[in-house]
Amino acid sequence: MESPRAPATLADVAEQAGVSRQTVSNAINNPDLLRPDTLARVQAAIDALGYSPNHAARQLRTRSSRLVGLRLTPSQEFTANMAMDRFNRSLVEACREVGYHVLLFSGGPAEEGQRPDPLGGYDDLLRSTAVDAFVVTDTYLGNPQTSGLARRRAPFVAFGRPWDDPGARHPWVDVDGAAGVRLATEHVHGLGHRRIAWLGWEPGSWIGEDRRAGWHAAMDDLGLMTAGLEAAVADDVLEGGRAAAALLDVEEHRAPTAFVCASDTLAVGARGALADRGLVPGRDVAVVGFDDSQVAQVLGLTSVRQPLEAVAVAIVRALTDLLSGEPSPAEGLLLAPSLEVRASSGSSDSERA
Amino acid sequence: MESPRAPATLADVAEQAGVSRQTVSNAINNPDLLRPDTLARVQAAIDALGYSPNHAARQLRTRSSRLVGLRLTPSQEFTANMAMDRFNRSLVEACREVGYHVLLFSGGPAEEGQRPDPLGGYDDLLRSTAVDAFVVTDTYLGNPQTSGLARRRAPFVAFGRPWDDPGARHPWVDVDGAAGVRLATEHVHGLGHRRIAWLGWEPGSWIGEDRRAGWHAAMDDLGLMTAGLEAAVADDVLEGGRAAAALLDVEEHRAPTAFVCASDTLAVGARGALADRGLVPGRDVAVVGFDDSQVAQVLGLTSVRQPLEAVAVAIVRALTDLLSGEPSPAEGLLLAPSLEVRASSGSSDSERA
DNA sequence: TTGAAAGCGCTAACAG
DNA sequence: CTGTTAGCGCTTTCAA
Repeated sequence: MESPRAPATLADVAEQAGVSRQTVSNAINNPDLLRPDTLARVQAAIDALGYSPNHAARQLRTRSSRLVGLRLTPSQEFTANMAMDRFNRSLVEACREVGYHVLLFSGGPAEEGQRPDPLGGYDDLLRSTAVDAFVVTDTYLGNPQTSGLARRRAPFVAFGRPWDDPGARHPWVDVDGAAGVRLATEHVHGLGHRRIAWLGWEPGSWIGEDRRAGWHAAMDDLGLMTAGLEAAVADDVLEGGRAAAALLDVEEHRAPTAFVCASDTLAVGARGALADRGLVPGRDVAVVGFDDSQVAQVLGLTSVRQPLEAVAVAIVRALTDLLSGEPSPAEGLLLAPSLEVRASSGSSDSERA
Repeated sequence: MESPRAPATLADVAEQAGVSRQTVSNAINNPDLLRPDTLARVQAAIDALGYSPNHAARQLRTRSSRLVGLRLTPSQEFTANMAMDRFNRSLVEACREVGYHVLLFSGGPAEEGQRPDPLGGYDDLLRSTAVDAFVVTDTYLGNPQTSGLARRRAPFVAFGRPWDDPGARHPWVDVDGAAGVRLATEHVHGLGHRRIAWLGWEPGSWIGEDRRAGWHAAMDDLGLMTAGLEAAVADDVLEGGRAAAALLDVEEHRAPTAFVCASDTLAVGARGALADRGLVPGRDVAVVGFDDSQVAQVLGLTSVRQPLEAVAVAIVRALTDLLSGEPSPAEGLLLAPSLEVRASSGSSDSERA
């Protein structure tokens, strides 16, 4: 159990077990090639010496690092940050199960004034063969780096659809935001709400448009009006509050009785606007957020939750397919989110019209 | 700019530049050994071929992976999670600046019923020489793994004091929680508050005791009474709310006018208790949280903020010292947090007694 | 200042 | 089924 200064090598194990180095290598990589008794002897020597194959040597020989690169994006919105943390954990765990590790890197500081290099950090890792593949997550504003990576023939899987490039042929996994918002909309509809407002982001983000589309489609399918029930603002509590206030401050029979929001941040703003008017979320007016962030959990806010554990597993599967040269069965995979129902959308006891 | 299927090697560069392989190696690792014109020629070849040294080969030769291992803990409390995300980002960035990358790993699933192996995941990485060192972060409940790592002579730096082992001789960096709470206490005192309550965790956590001690010492120094102004509960909104309510529901001249809390979660609970009584945080009663989490930022909650960027930088410095064999200048380093003042502790216009 | 030789620890390919 | 040979790409001697 003592730990030697210099870790044991294959040769040490071979000597200890009285076999050749190659046999030890086989014992590890192709155990079925060995006779059971030889295997047992080698195993015993491995255990006795506490041997683990030297990572660098193996990598050099097999040209595989069993490392997946993941770039940490500088820092997104509050809510997205929290989601990324959950995703990272899931990814590490999913990778572990197939014998991979996650290598974190950053794109370096964004140069003053200019946009950060979309490929910053990727290139070096690629050329030094430090990682086998990448997981690309920051596709929320289009995919500047996926095309670059594809051009370099770098193996990668994206978390996020190639919104701006339907012809992209790389594997990806994404969460169906529209379906999530539809879930939220139908949920409050089931509670009796009919004037269901959408509190969304300013146009221009793919994700934002997708989520809004989910609301709009759900409203259509439910035969509900959407006119005058919509706001688009920056992802900010104050802005969200103001927008919600503006929607509320109309004749009472036209005011929304439910808010479905593009983010938990906006939902918090809506909550505030309600409180200012003496309305109680969940009793008087329903509020639903998006991302099931810490705020949602702490404030009892109903929220759409992305299945990030499943996303990570799917990404790792796509990654292993990719690296084993298999023809990827599906180009892209869209996963459905779920709804975490909390007090902010408590069941209503009376129908509303 | 085209990327070749097989990355360029040292030999390719040497041929292109018309020098020996060794000269190219020197150009990269000891540029001052070369004549300027040779260096320039080699540099040009490197750029032309887009060469980066093969990571595995270099690692095999130099016995250094330039990788730092960081174990992702299963999942802590809400608030700590968010902090860890910020720390991870900072660590990745600090590592990048000294040419290191961060390798994420997990301890594996905790076996049903039994506590997770404190050294889970560490051993393999160590013996396979996959990482040069570790950053150990989950020291919040004592340091089960630091002693094990020390015994194995694994280089590591801890984020967190060796609470339970004053004789530990490994380098560490920590945030002075007591000083943070003192800051908070003095802040509300400066606002005119005199009956300042502590809403803390149940005894048993080192960090919790430390934070509480900060409140107690500050109160003593300010000549304020602490009797009947203290509660200890689990880190949970409901529990925090109940405890705050109990503290508030006494004769008015004995009720606290300020709450200093061990976490943002508890602070949210306190806020709720205030709202139930028609009291407005920041106007009637001050509330201060801890960790400057998303909730604090979104709700306008004054909170103690840990200097995680500085922690990461200090850890990386300690790490490089350690790996370069320098005698670590200081065994441990304690960093002071700051206070993010927000609406929940707005300045009071009238003195309170 | 530059070049030649050796070898880090491992596994792929073949021979026995 | 086991052993031998060769070499992945790099850096560390040591010579020129």
